[in-house]
Amino acid sequence: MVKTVFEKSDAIPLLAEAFRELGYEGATLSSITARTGLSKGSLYHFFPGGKEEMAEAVLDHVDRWFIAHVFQPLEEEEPGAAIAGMWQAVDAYFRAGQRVCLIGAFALDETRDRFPQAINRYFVRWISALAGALIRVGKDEKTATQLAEHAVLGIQGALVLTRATADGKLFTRALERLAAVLEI
Amino acid sequence: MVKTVFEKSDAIPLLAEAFRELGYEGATLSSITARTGLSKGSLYHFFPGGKEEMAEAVLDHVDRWFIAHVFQPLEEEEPGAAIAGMWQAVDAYFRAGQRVCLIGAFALDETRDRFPQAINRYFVRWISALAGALIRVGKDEKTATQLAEHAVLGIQGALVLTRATADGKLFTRALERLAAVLEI
DNA sequence: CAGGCAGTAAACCGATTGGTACAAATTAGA
DNA sequence: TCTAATTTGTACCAATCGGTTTACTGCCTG
Repeated sequence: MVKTVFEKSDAIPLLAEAFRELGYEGATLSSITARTGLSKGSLYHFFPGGKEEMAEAVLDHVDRWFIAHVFQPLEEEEPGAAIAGMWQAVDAYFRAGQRVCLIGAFALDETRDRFPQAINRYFVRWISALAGALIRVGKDEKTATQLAEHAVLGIQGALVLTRATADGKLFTRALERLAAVLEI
Repeated sequence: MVKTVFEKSDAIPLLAEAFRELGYEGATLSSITARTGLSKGSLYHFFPGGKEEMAEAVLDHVDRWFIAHVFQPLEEEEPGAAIAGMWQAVDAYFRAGQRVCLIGAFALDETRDRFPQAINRYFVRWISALAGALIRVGKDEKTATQLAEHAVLGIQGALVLTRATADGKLFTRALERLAAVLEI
């Protein structure tokens, strides 16, 4: 017998994918139930606050993933290895550009005004974690911040362009170029 | 009693701003009428095809603007001046990052699948026009294409990050950094 | 000055929206 | 195995969705 009973932790990744592909407004309750297989009963059982609470949980889940796999390594581990690991983690996480950044997508429309702190926190921490690693690798503070900003914004832009042009190799190519810029 | 009379060409920029801020799904007919001042009667008089036709007209309008102010100069005018003009036009058009790229925003969610050609065409032409100018300025073809891709994606990413961090100076700063990369 | 037509307002439509209620089913713990 | 708690499907709700229709402006032209 196949397991048909979900718990909250099963629901979040499914919700994440729905919001990622449809956007916050585009993700209607019925499209969410259709693609996750979770009924409204289950959804509102796990997330009494409705769609907004679902999105909050997803945002938090994404944030945690990046903290564990990207931000903390940049902050605590050997900077050279952590930066190399970041490029690898990013390429894997975004599936070579086939997967969009939920938080970046939310930032673009009025969804931003619904979750301003979560969206701001994610990018600010990414940039400062990367800048910190660059400082420890020998850059001066101003250069490091500039380069970190450049890298993070390049990743977001590469995701936009990959979706827009349907060029499957663009993302990985852009990542290599961005990595090269940090080496200078 | 004053009666404000619009024509189609007045409606398009207003619609553009609505779609830009709300996204395609987020822009409901009532939110559109509220912020444009155009009634549904007027809207459906101008765009019998409904919301989709409104978005098509807006997409076309944006494309035309970029052709006239960015793509054609890059393709036809003296490349150095055209590239410098591009940075200026982009900074002005996106209001130093306060304004989002409609086409980039559409590219991120399933709205892309509604207007795939228009979205693809915009970015492909931008990259190839810029690459062409870079070639005429002395770069080899491969480097030129890479740099052009890098610049366009950087602009899109800078818009995402500006919205996300609410850092008003980020966009112009990113533009300067991107311009510097092209100089190498 | 009569008619036509681009533009407007408002009432209206069925479908779908996010959200609720609650009983039935399933689970884990004793 | 009995029970209490968790999880789920379904029917339902008011509000709003995108879209249609109709009646009405005011201006331009014949």
